[in-house]
Amino acid sequence: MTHTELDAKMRILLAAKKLFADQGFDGTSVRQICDEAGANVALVSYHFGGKENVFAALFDQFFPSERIDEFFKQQMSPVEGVKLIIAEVIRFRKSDPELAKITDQEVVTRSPRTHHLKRRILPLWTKLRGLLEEGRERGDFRFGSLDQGLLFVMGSVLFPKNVHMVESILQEEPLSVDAIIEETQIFVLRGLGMVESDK
Amino acid sequence: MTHTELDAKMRILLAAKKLFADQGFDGTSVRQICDEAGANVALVSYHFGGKENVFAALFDQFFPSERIDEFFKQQMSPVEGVKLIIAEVIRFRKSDPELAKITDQEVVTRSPRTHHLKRRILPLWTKLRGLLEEGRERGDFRFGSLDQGLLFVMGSVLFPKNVHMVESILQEEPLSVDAIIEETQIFVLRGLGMVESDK
DNA sequence: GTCTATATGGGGATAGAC
DNA sequence: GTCTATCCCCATATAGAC
Repeated sequence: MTHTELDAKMRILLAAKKLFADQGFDGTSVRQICDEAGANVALVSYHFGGKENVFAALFDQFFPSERIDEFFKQQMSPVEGVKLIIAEVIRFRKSDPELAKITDQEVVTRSPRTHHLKRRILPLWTKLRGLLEEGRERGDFRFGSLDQGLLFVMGSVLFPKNVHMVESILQEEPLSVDAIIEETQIFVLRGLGMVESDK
Repeated sequence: MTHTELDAKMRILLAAKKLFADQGFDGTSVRQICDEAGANVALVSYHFGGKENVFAALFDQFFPSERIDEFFKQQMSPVEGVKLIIAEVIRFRKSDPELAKITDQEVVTRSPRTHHLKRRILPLWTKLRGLLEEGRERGDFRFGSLDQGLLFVMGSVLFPKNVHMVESILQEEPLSVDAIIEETQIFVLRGLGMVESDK
């Protein structure tokens, strides 16, 4: 982790991450990727074995699977858990906006690549569903449909704001990550009908 | 509107809507579109002048611009307005899930086609922003950042549920449209910190 | 590991017959 | 309005030299 020049393999990964985020997988050619990376076209085949595998390697490299694993080891109350998931997801999306965008794209397009994402992210959303259920049973929350509640939380956390179309509506100075997390926690917990005891 | 066979132009439009929704614009070829439409490849050029223009024509044909125009003629209080926008948007997305998906894709991918969408939809979100602002001034709502509040409402309404990746987490029987609208209104108004007087 | 050169297919688009 | 046949370009991928 010195100032050494990155090798071609990593440069290709970084270029692919950037371009996939901007233009989508299908909208990006390996030629573009290699231009951006300052690498030769043939190196995609050599290092990864094709464009599809570059996509897979992206998630191997940059998706925070260990962090999710650690999260699952913890014990927590529903309210704590919901707040923690909100904070962690927002923090990750802020730390790697490109991977977040790629993820968002895969959610709305049925692609032969979805499983890379599903495998890694579904456990977290399933956990969230469990927390909501438990929280409602314990009387912490009061909302109607569990599925619908889950969707609201996901929507509040995942709705993309660093995309051009959304940015063009916003007018205020961007908040700090911590401020965004806090506002999201407040909105979500209120929305779920949390009985006001801690907040 | 009889049982007359649709002409090739319309068949192409419908096929394109379906395929763009499933696979994205770049992931769909005009050959695929014409196969699906039972039409000849050359007809895309003849009727539209290219694939890009098929996309534009899709919004000319199916986007409910008149309905939005009518909405703008009405006078309404912030709470009423927010509830109405929630209801209208959810109703439209349910009535044309394919166009909704295409819209969602355009939001997360910077494409040379975004302006078709922006031109039509931004006025509505700007109006919503105004309603939130007015509502907060009047004391109907209490929330922090206006931009952030706007994003929460948009996320709650727009988060896609009829996509495979999201569906695989859900477990309950789907709600009726009216039930979804009601739950969304409750979640959003609670989240915005509405002072409980009408609801 | 990295390059050049090339193979092979599919992409969008159109000329011109019907 | 609709078809066939064709053009040309750009896509991914690889063989083989360095």
